[in-house]
Amino acid sequence: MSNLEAAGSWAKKYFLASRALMESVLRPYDLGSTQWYVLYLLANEGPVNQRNLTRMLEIERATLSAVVSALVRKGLIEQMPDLDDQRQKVLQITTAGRKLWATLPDPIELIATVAFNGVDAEEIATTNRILREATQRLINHKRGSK
Amino acid sequence: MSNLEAAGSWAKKYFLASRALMESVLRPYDLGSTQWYVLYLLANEGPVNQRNLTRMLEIERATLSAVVSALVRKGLIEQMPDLDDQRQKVLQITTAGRKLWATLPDPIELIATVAFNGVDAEEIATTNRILREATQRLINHKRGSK
DNA sequence: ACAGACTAGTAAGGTGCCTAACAAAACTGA
DNA sequence: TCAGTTTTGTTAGGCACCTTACTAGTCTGT
Repeated sequence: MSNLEAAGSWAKKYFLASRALMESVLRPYDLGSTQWYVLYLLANEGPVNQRNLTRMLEIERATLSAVVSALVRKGLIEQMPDLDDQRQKVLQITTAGRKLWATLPDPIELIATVAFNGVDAEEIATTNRILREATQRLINHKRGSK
Repeated sequence: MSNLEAAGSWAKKYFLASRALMESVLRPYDLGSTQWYVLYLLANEGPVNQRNLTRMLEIERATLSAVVSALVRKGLIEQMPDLDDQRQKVLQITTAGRKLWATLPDPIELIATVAFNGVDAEEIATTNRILREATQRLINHKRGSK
């Protein structure tokens, strides 16, 4: 096994391929993959602080800020000040956003079907566990070297 | 298992964590992860056409074009016209590039060690196979729907 | 020979991810 | 109380990926 494979290059290829499929599904709706997740969460969980969204999505504040401004520009979500803590902003899906959401296909469902339908459940579980543990070790290493 | 996990969200997390570690290693040298791969290939394989590089790296022409121009800007590689085919450009590592390369750590080695050292080899093999097969199904799906 | 198809690289514009630096608000402790 | 710290969101700049559209060579078939 090459070092490259040892380092998990298939995780990268899988990720890129799944993101490509997701984006091809969402392109007609002029939405990116993370924009879809934000809409998903706002449609199903109701208004959320940006701060909490960064935790749900596990991305940086600055990254979310850009995603949010794209969605606001498209008129799909609204940003409102939080009256209790004026630093924070509450995000809410707009009527236009909810209307669009109702017409969207579920790209996650599609990816799960295309990529893993009929695959041995135990092997999928092993794959998820190995990747989860490897990720944890990478994160611990980062913490330790700080 | 949630749909999200079914869709391979751990592949994404693993990829992002490994890229983050790679970039933190390379940051002191002002290099990105794909820039490192290009230097690696040019240092070990000698001069290469950009066209062939896109195949080795499995990225788009336009993507490579940006990576190459960053490396040229930093003076680490050179772009020379191919005399046989004037559309093509041949990439070559410069003296400065070779000098820098000699001082670089191997981030792939580090990632393989941190993420997978001591992990059951068979389970790693299963993970690679499952991801490879899933990736292939995603690519086939894309081809089929074109 | 030459029109039309193909290919290599670039440019422009979009997404998503990051870090670093900043302003404003909120919190904390002496 | 009020200076110092922490938190939230934005901005700026960088990387890596994509698609679409373009130019300039090269190749093909008649």
